This record gives sequence, C-alpha cells and structure tokens, in this order.
Amino acid sequence: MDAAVEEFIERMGMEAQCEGLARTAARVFAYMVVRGGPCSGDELAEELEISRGGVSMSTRYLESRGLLERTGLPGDQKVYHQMPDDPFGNLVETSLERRRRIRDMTREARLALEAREGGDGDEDLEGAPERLARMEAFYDHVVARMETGLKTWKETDGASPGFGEHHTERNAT
Amino acid sequence: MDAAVEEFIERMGMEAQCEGLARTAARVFAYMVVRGGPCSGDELAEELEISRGGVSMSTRYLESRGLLERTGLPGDQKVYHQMPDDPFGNLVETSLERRRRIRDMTREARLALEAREGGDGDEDLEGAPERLARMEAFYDHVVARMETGLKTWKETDGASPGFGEHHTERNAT
DNA sequence: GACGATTTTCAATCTGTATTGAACGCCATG
DNA sequence: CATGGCGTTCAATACAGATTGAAAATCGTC
Repeated sequence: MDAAVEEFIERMGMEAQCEGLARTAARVFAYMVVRGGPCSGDELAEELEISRGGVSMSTRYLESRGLLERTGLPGDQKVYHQMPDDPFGNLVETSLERRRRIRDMTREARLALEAREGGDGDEDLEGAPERLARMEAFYDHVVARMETGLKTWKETDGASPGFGEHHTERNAT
Repeated sequence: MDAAVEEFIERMGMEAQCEGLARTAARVFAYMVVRGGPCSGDELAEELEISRGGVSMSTRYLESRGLLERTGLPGDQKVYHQMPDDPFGNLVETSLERRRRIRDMTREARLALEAREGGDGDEDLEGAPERLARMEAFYDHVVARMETGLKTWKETDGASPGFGEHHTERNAT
C-alpha cells in the first residue's frame, strides 16, 4: 500500500477519537475513504492487519453510525463494504448528540438547583444557577451551529460528485 | 453535596470525553462550574473523592487548556482554583485544533497521491484524490464554522455576567 | 438438507491510560 | 535554618476498552 495512504490511515486512527471512533474503526473508515468502492472483509483484514473478528466489529459499528454500508457483488457470496452517500454528514451526528446530552443535563442540574427552597441552603452554591445557565447557553449555541452547519454541508455536498457511484465491475453474467 | 449536582458531575465525567477531557478532569471542571469561586485542592479532593495527586494532575491540565485558573487568598498560603473568564470558549479550541489536524493530513494524503505519476499505479486508488478532497472540504467547512461560531460566542458571552467576579471574601485585615 | 464458505459472537487477553499514594521539593514562617 | 503545610512527581497499580481467535451461527448452493 502507498506510504502516504498508510500514514493517513494511521494518523486518522490516532486523531479520530475526537469523532468518537475507536482506533481500529477509524482506520477502517480512513481506508474506505481512500478505497471508496466495494471491499471485502478479508481485504480489510489483510490491508490493515487486523483480525477478521475486528473487521466484523468495526464494520458493524461504522454501519450503525452511517459511515459505511454493505453490498453484495453478483456471483459472489461475500459481503462487500463501501462508503455511503454522505459519510461525513453522518460523522457529525454523534458529536451533535453528545453535545445535546451535555446541554440537557446542564439544564436539568440548573432547574433542580433553582427548584430548591429560595434561600440558598449551601452558600457555596451562590451563583451556581447562573453559571450553569451560561454553560447551557454555550452548548445551545454549539448545538444550533452544528445543526445549521450540517444542513449547509448537505446542500453544498449534494452538488458534488459524491461517493454515490461505485465502479462495481459486475463480474457475472 | 446536592444530589442533582452530584449527578451533573458524574454524567459530565462520562460525556466530556468528546471534549477531550479525561473523566477526572471533566468531573473537576463540572464541579468548578457549579462552585465557581476560589476552591482549594483539598476541597476538590474531598468533594470529588479523588486523591490529592489526581487533583494536582487535573487542575494542572485544565489550566493548560484555559479551563481553570489559580489564585491565592490573602492570609492563606494555599493555592485556590477558580473558573477563568471564558472557560467554554477555550473548551472548543482543542476540538478545533484536532479537526484542523485531520483536515491537514487529509490534504497531505491527497497531494501525495496526486503527485504520483499520472497513470494510477494501483487501480484500486481510482477516485481516491476526489474522495480525499471531499473529506478535506468537509473538515474545512467544520473548521470554518467552528471558528466563526467561537467568535460569535465570545461576542454574546462578553455581554453576559460571566465568571469574572468571584466573591473572594478577603478574610484578611 | 448437508456442505463449504463467510461472517458473527464472545470469553480471554492484551494494551494504553487513569489513578493512587508515598516520597520529594518548595515556600513561608518563627 | 529548622519546621510545618502544601503542591507536585512518578513508579506501581487498577481499570476500561480494544483486540484476538476459535467456536458457533448464517447463508447460499448443489
């Protein structure tokens, strides 16, 4: 495999934790970005030097996040993997969901604090509702921006060539 | 400690990995959002039930990311911790940096691939530059939006009360 | 419906990272 | 300049989660 590609895959394996991807899954994803087209599990295992079980785990997980999809090739009972139409848009969904959760639990904490008897029982909590409200506002801002950002991406991306057509050299007939 | 606060802290400890925070550091951060004001290391260790060493590690790390700052109290040689002016803005910087790195390494991989002799040596790499370019465009989009989002946050946040004034009850004189 | 090929599952293991706790260093004070 | 109080460091440990490999399930085919 090309050295530049290899480095890309390995580095992606290290960095993509911020997207909530385990190292192996990230490497599979990176490889599939380069590879694009239908690719068997054996191929992945061999190219990335991971066990067949690991391939199964990773591909299944990537699918569940819409970062990979499976297909078949006529005249071949193997399962093949390929990039879905918009893998990157789907990549955001998870981070977005996490941030929504953080925002929600911040709000819950604030509401619980505000609901307590008016006089602050614990004086150390002075101003806590305000601080939580600020954190909530922050994550509201982040979530809102991620949502609109996702939308604009989908619009501009729809125009681009995309991963849609895979040169599925139908080797049957 | 208030049950709602405790839950907030624990849940934050679980979720904040997406912000690149270790569990303990995230718990300290969450506690400090609630607590706000000057807080000694001993207090953190006791409230969060972590070792004194762990407190030192976490606070040091949070400081390095601008999520916490230290201060002293007159008539007290202990080190106190408090929230900086804009902890949340600083929270984004790291995710932003990570995404920049992913974008850059994607570009590098693409350039390396394009630089190779015109005729694709490996036919499996057909379309790879285009796919990498799309990933690059995605991260460009993400990075750009995060940058402007950070700016707008700082503008709106500057108007809010903020963490600025801590009721540092000067217990001297 | 049995066979061969392929994928999935899962218990055991491995690995990286978080956490502890005791030793050390530092500083202010008397 | 010795002492006490804190903060930091770091080697040892604990732990969570990733990875493997072999057994089991699945699927298509004859």
